[in-house]
Amino acid sequence: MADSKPLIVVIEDEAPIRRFLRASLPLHGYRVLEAATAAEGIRHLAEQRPDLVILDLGLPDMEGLDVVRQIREWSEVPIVVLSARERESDKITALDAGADDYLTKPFGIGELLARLRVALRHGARRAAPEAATYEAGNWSVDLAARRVFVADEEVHLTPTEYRLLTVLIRHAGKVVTHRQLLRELWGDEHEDAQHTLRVHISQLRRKLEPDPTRPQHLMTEPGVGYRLREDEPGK
Amino acid sequence: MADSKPLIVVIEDEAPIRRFLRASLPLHGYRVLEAATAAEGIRHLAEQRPDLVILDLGLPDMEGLDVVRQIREWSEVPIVVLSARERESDKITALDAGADDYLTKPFGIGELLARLRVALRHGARRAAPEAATYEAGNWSVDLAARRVFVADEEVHLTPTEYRLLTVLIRHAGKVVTHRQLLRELWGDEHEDAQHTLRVHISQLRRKLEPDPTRPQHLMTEPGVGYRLREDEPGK
DNA sequence: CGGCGGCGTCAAGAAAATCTCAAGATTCAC
DNA sequence: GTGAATCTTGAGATTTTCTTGACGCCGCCG
Repeated sequence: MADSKPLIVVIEDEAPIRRFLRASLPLHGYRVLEAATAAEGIRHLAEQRPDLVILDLGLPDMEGLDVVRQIREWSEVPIVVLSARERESDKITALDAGADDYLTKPFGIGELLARLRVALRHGARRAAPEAATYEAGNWSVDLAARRVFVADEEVHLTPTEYRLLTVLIRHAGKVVTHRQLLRELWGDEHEDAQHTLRVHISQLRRKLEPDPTRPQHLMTEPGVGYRLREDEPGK
Repeated sequence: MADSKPLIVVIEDEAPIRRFLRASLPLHGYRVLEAATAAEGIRHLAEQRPDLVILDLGLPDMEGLDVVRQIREWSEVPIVVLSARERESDKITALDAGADDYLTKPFGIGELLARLRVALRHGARRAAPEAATYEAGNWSVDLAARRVFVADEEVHLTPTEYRLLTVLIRHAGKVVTHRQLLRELWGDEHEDAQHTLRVHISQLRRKLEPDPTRPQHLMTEPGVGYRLREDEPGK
């Protein structure tokens, strides 16, 4: 990454802007991969592991905020948002959803480039790029496509179940506190719904574990929380 | 830092804005330290190690850009720049000098707060990689994952056992009084459960010590308390 | 020698946390 | 408004953890 040109994925449906970026960015030492839809952009993300994403919020196939959130479920790649909307609340929600910067159109190319450099500075410090799929035992979780397989059979998870699983994956190997899970799933408010959490864990086990009675990966740490056990190479 | 409110240093000479920030930021969970000049601000930086800096570019005693550059010579603290200047070139030079964000006055408090959260997110990630494991003999305690290994075999500890161990680790090498342990584990109230404490120590030894009869690390100091013996380099 | 206090171990009952099933709510699309 | 999917809540069974009491060991002092 440091030794070759940074790769930027541009997710933008307006052709003129895309053309503009396609022309400008390479002049400044970046490689560019384009996508006109969110789905295509996310596919690029998963396959190419770019160093940065430029994301237009006004995409045809998906709500812009949801794109940010979905990327953030599994990737920490820096996201620079472009948007025609100037409303402060739009900026706030986008930034809180996980975007790293927010530029309103029309923007100057110079400022965009400078902000890209800032975002890449941050990204460069980050450790090895994350994998787009998580594997453990005979599980396989395709984080980009939001699909889960057990022994090559696809398993359907409800939204909550899936989010719970991604939180555990994000902290794989570590114990995740009840409180932490509750906060990530339901927000700071409902830090009381312990019981609900247990039920969802139970459901996940029923769907993913061969023998839900004796979990192989979805371990409970009594009095503390839950932990996703990773494969141990030596075993 | 994670356990207390983030500290923000505000370097700003305009009193109204300073007053405004002094009023708003604490309402959103931040501690604030103010400086009206660059020199004072830099002094605060060096002494307090804040989590973030809000910097006005129009300071009386120093050119704004130089402030950024000077801070960056020795600190990576996130810097959010406020400026009345809208010129694109000003933004670019500030960002390239090391600023993490750039807001032009007048700015909305909501957007400022959102961008502060982004900058703090980055800062937190940078500070995170602490070697959070304790080693002694053939023990290895992964404090981040809350896991304990003895001779590469994972050992399961109950919540109380684990907390007891972490207290001793926190004071590794030093004697920890009975009273101190009781207070840390059960609160000021139950300073009588000496016997219970002994049982837990016993359990810990059974799980961690090769020969619980002759402890290598979980030493008892008769009449006083317990002590976690560290490795001695000379052995 | 014999009693005493501090300590460690064991085991049993009490307490707390967790799991599971199933019955209401709720949500969302149609 | 209806129905399907999902989420939440309740209750009882089950598991894990904590506490307590009994007992034995050891060193010390009278």
